[in-house]
Amino acid sequence: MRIGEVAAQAGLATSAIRYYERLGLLPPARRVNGRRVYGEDVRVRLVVIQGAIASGFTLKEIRGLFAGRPYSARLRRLAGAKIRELDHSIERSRAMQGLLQKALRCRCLTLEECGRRMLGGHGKRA
Amino acid sequence: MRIGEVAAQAGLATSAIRYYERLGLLPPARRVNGRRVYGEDVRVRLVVIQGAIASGFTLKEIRGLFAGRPYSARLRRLAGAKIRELDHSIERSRAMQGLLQKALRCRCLTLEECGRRMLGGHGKRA
DNA sequence: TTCGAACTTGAAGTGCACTTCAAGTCAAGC
DNA sequence: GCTTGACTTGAAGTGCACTTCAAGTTCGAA
Repeated sequence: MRIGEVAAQAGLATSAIRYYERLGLLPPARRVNGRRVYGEDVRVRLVVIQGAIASGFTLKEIRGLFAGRPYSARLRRLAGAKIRELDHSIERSRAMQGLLQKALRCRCLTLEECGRRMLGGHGKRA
Repeated sequence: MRIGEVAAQAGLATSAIRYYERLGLLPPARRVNGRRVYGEDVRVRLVVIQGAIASGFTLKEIRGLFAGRPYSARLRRLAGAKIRELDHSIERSRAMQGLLQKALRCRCLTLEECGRRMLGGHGKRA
């Protein structure tokens, strides 16, 4: 496979593939006449990368996941940390949904009014 | 209140306050001898802004929330859309937690192996 | 063999959310 | 009066995740 095909399959731009290679997320591709040629492995790798990105890993972190031999220990540590991070972010998202739903239910004419209520009635209630 | 006090109360840098003003998230502050001077309103406004940021609104979107007179209709529409967006992002975070937990539970030696499994057994199962 | 699409490179550009910097102003305490 | 520290400005810098560009090469089909 050449870069265009790989990119298309992964739903990425070719520039992104090259970028990942430059960052060390992908191993340097084999070249044929200067062009990158890929085996099936890259598909798996990209799935992993995209999963990791969607998990909230930064590209640097993801490179870390692949770097060094013993993936396991490092992976476990990072995965654990990221799971907790995701818990936080989910919690925050929920809180914010609550906030927005409150905003939807209330009949505030301005966001300020909403904000004032959300601050908790330290002023003129109702 | 001057900018330093406002910033401290909001847990922001003064540069961020000025930045918000420049973007139109905050109304231009009243000046006394060239310095910004704020009333209590700004606290509420910043709480709203920070809530919106935490809700996943971009600063541009937030400016949109404040722009134009009839906040209500616009706010309702945006809030509804954002709630759905948050649903998506929560779902994705959950999926990724599942993925990571699978990675934690599995005894893959490499991420690639995990990835291959996650792709769904199109190859040598087990 | 000639054309255009797909590729190559390194460098620069993009958008977001800010921060940092340089140079100068202002207020308060000593 | 002078210093110190908090402030002012506009411009430039930062980090992330890419994309776009310019200039050149290669492939495959007509």
